[in-house]
Amino acid sequence: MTQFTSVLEGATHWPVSFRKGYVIYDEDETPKAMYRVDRGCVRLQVNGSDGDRQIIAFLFPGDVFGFSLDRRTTSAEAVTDLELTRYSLQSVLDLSTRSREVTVGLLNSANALYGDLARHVDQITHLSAMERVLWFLNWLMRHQHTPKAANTVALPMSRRDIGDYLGLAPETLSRALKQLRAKGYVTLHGRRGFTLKPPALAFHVSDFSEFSTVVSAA
Amino acid sequence: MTQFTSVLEGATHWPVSFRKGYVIYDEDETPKAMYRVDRGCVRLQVNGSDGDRQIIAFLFPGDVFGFSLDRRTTSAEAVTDLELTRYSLQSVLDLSTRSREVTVGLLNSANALYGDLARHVDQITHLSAMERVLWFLNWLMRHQHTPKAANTVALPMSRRDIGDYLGLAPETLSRALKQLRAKGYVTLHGRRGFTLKPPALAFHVSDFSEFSTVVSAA
DNA sequence: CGATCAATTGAAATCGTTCAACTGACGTGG
DNA sequence: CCACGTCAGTTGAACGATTTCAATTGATCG
Repeated sequence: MTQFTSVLEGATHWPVSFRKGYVIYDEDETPKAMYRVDRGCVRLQVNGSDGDRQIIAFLFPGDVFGFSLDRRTTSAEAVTDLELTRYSLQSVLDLSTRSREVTVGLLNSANALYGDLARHVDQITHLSAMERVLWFLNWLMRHQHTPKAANTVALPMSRRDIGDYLGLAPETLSRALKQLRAKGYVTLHGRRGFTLKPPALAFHVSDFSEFSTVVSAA
Repeated sequence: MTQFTSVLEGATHWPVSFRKGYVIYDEDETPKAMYRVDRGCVRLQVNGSDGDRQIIAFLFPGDVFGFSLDRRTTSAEAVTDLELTRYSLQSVLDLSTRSREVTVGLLNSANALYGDLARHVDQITHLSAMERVLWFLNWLMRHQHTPKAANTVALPMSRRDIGDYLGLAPETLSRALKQLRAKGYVTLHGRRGFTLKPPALAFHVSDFSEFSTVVSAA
């Protein structure tokens, strides 16, 4: 991914900034550009007609997104104030005809996103509320590129955002967090930061069946 | 998308057959080929360690899948006996350096599949069991390329497969079908066929009625 | 035509949602 | 710099949908 970004320097690009809540692009639009996150957090989402929302992915500095040619299939919004690099899609395509590296990079990125989303579906349907939250916090910790202290991570998105990502009502998320706090798995710092404790760090989806047993027993 | 398949004729390819249940490729394998479905039905899935399974997509004749360069992120299995066309990944990549059409086709396929999966997540988290089943049956009807009679469609996959696709227990699926039958929305023909009645045909969730032609790359 | 296993049905339990009320974190203005 | 107001977030209680476990049916295949 990082290599890929450096290869993209050959394409036309320039920096852009957006404020929290800004809609970078919407579903069904015709794409003209793709982006790399330089600072802040972006969410990709599908919007239901009735206000329901499914967040598909959270993106952080270094992540590249929006490389669709035909039509946007998701929308992208600014979770926080943003600094992005905007690449002209046309120039990236031109570049890819000359550089196999770019083509391979684009396809690998697409495939990686697909794999992540496939696993996301799996988690949502097979894990309990608390397991999903723990999975999310672990994932977030590994992806945050600006750790404050050991295992302490910023939580840039709202509870509603997290709920819409995990397929949980905000109330359920709140209760799950409460239990995790009570168990000593996590410490919250205000509303926008947390620390994962050792037992939570040991979390792997595979050996997680034991976890739920432990919790229900206690 | 059909154009895309014809462009692929320039790559090295040959026909292959698999029997029901065959694992075409598994997660984490290094990809060597991609495929087009000529006859039968394929499922893409993520396998949990404990036997849990999430089916990501069902593929039918005309659909292209298995396009990843780095590592498989899902596995592919034969729902029915299959006839596929197998394309050497190497030759497709070579072709793409000479033909922008191939590159664009691959990227569009990947993007279409991503959009489909994004909507799939949305459906699973926001629709009730009965809505999901109705959505699935409608989708299936539009994708089956071998209609027997008006609105009558083959149901090539097992109940368990459908459940694993929709995120429902087989029992829940069974009960949902029972209700749909009672309401006169659907008629089942044995275990492997069904007819959608007018009220079910009217079922329409605004934001995913559009993508009837799905070409897949994973 | 019978055996077998997928599919269905029933009943009870579980988990998450919903609706409603409350709390407190955070930003704003004095 | 502190007090205040606001709204995100939390808590409580009842409800409801889906799951789970167990038993039965019946479609399909040899």
